[in-house]
Amino acid sequence: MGRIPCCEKENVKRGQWTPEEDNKLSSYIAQHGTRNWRLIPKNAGLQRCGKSCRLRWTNYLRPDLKHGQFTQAEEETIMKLHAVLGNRWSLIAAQLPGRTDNDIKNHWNTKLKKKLTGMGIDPVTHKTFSHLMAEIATTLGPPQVANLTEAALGCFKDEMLHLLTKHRVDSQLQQPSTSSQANVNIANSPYAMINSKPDHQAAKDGTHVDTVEKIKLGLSRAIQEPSIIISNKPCWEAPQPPVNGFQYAGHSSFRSQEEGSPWSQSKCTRTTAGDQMGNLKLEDENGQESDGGKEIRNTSSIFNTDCVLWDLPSDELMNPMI
DNA sequence: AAGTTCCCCAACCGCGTTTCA
DNA sequence: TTGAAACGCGGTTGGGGAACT
Repeated sequence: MGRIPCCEKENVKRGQWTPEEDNKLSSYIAQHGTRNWRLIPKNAGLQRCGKSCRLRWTNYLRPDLKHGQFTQAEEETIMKLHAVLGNRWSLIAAQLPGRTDNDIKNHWNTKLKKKLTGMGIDPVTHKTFSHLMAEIATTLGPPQVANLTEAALGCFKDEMLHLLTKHRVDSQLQQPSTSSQANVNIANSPYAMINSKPDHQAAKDGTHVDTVEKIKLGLSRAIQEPSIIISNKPCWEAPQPPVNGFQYAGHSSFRSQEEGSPWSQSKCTRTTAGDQMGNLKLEDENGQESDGGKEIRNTSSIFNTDCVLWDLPSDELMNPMI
């Protein structure tokens, strides 16, 4: 009963693919297509697992793939989609022609997360760190609030020290704060001090300790004085100049606090293999699936609702290729 | 120039769902 | 109907090159 195994594990080659292997796989698929991954390595004369062949094809060999650097427009799209979809890379990739989920995941983990952190924005929630501090503080009783600064510092200090010692923050952040920057609270946030001293100099002269103390102080202020959080919307809700080369567009799915985050009000839940179809389930606050419990069978339907989730033109979000 | 550390990304791993004998 | 394998996804790892000391 059941299927036969996809490959004999002992005779399977692993690791980097050679150009010859790539040629064999590409030419075989060009002739026969990708119908059965279990048979492809055997028929193509490859000592590879079918799964390995599939990954190599989808992530590297497919002729419609882009291999160059991500454009600023692509990065902005990734950030906007990530704010709504989270780490659902296949869904995000479906909106970026020629990019794979692996590509986007790697780019997010190596570049975009750091850029956001450097801007004082939590890459998970896409809100400013100080806003998060204030939100947490409002949910805790006074004794707990007293300990929050230390806890928060523990969470963020590694990342901050990394930025302080390794990365120069973009000069746009270093310029004197403008009124619009005040809206996003970057200038007021403890992370604004990233720019107070050249990173390498700070690392050399041992001012880390002083900097950590300043971060502590800034976090304390954010907690004790939530009023300094001018907007309780995520950073891109308020108008702002480009920061580090990015400019978030308005984002109407994230509304004010009383409306809650998109995850509490309209949660996207994974349907695993259904994801290949771009499926999402929308749930209300009671965990009930909206839309009569029907799955949305295509990502595009998400973007075609009357409720505009973001202000990208809908045609930019459609990728018929994938 | 040599050694060390950091960073990127291709490839692998493990899990949940779907397929099919 | 059953259960093993295929499939597809997100998370993680490690090799190799770049940057730094």
